Amino acid sequence: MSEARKWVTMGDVAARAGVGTITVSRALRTPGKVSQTTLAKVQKAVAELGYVLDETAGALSSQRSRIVGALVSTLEEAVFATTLRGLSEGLAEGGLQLLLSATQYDPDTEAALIPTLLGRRPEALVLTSDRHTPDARALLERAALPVLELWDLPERPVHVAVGFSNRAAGSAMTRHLIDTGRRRIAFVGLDRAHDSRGHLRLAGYRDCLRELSDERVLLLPPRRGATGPDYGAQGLREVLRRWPDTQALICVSDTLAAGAWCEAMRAGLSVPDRIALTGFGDFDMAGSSGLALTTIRIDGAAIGRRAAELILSGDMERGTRIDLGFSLIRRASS
Amino acid sequence: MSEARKWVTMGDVAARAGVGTITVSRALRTPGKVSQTTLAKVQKAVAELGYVLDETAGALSSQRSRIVGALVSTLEEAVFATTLRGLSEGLAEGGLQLLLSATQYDPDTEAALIPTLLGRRPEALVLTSDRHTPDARALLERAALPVLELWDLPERPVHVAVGFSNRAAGSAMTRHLIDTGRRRIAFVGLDRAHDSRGHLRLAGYRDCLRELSDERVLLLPPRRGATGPDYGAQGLREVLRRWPDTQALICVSDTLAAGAWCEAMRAGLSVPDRIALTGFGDFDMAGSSGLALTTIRIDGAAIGRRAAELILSGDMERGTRIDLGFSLIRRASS
DNA sequence: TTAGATGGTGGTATCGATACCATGATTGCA
DNA sequence: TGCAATCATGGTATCGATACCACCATCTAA
Repeated sequence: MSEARKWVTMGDVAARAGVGTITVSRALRTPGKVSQTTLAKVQKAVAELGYVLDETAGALSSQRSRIVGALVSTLEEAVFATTLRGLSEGLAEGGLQLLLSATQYDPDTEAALIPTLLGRRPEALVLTSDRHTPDARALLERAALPVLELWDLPERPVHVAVGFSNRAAGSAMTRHLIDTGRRRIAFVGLDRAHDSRGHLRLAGYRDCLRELSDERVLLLPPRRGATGPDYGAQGLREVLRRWPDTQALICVSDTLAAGAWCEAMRAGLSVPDRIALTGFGDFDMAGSSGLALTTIRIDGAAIGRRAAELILSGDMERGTRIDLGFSLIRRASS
Repeated sequence: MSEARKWVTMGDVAARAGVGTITVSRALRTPGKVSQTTLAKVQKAVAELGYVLDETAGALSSQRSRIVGALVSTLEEAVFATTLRGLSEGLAEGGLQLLLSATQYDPDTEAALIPTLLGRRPEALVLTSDRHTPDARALLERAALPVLELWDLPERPVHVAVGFSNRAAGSAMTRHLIDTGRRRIAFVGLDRAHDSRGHLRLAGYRDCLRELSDERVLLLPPRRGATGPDYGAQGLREVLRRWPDTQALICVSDTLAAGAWCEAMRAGLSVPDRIALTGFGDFDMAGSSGLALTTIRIDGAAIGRRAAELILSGDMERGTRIDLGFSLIRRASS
């Protein structure tokens, strides 16, 4: 494999079409600036030789990489995938491509990856985390490109942030349960060091719960091999053991809520009469007839698209925070 | 934003460190070939200036992009995400980065994206689809780089394929149901034009079912806004309407199976006594205590890692097909 | 002592495209 | 008809790094 076949160059195309290389460049980049006849000649030569424009050379000479770097926390959660789709589709319209890396929720990994992305001289950098190491933050601030932080709205964004308030979402969910008559409301989440989102939702819960005095928070330590639903099941059991009269359980995510729901079924507890359950994310299964989970929906694709628009338009005021909000979807589980 | 700050160049670093540019290059790429004292000088200058190596220039002069292009069917299915993680982690060890695009399961989109990826002169191209338009295939075959097809094992791979046999998996699941005494077994899937995987699983079902004579296949037409679980619920209802004595339902994916399971609960049908349910993919929730779904597990990360190894080692015999297999996970649903 | 090997360093050409400027051909308008 | 404006095209320098070769200093072995 990897036989030493060489790539065709623009010069080869030019020679074959009987024009200058610069004309080939124009024919491919800005076809309008070339006559119909030469355009046809060039296109013919391109097709015959199977030529593909070399963007590495193009990037160097034009000083435009046509690349946007993206650093997501993980690819294995549907929410980020949706955001990436919105982002990628939006950028494609402007001829920009995505260079992607995943931090696995680790700020040190993020700090190590940022230089590798900057090495490609991207035209913008998109991050889905709001916590950076001091080094990383310094590098981002002195880099000559726009930085967009997605999904959260940090107090002090590097440049621009697009997302929603996890805290407000946690609060809204708690408020919903209070409004529907629940008083003894628990919160279950994961005790992950760098999961600021979960902690913000918890903060929202607390904001709202002050008036009820009695706070019931369970943060489970991560275990190897355990999945979201496992934590949810465990969370429900443990909450009911500690606070048997709990009426509602706010889960930090839908997968936890789904696990809690399964556990409730198994234990013969009726949802929502004995215990109401809520999640976060509105994942695929949340709406399905059996589960019917009350949850918070975020339009991830919209976040991605908005980021793409900002990048393409280029008008980003430093410090801007764009709040795209969320919606509370009430279903049978609450 | 986007103030006309300029990027620091290697020349700037060299000047500050009092060495030649080439020495800076060596200090960063192959630190072993530079003396301790100059290395320290260079590193100091790099840190002071916040210099990040420009890979666009490096790629051009060294004729090595250090990029691998990846074209996945979708980012919104966990299986591909896992593969990408394995791939990306493996490649990172060799200093390679991933340039990612999604085809949304459309061969024409794929054909349009391939040139944009080739434009970056990647060192290899990874695809998760096994169906290409003739143009795309021609472009891939004449391109001067290895092409790896993941997840499926096409009859005639472009270069190398790493994956497993969907057909064998469909067959194994059917066999499992027959071995556990079921005779009236139905299959439910989606009628998506370019979903070769689903069709291969169906083919496996058929292979195995010949001996039982009675084939029960339901392919649902895609509807806008419908999710996997919706199809599963609908599928179960429809199968039992058409063939009321069905004993087992093979769903083309776990999300369908989960929807079918919810529907069974709603309708008061006991699983697996009245009807056995199986899925495909072993997604997060499959193992959770309520659902306990029998399914096929694919080690997506292993596929990605193996692909990365092949790319880094470079030894790829044209036409190789590497079968990493699958495992049937039996749980309470069957 | 000397030829040859080795390690560290720098100069210059080069990668393949595009920016910039220059040129000749064509058109529009008075 | 003549002059300016526009269009189509090409030559050459350039982007920022690395490949290749050359050089010098130091070290090793005969």
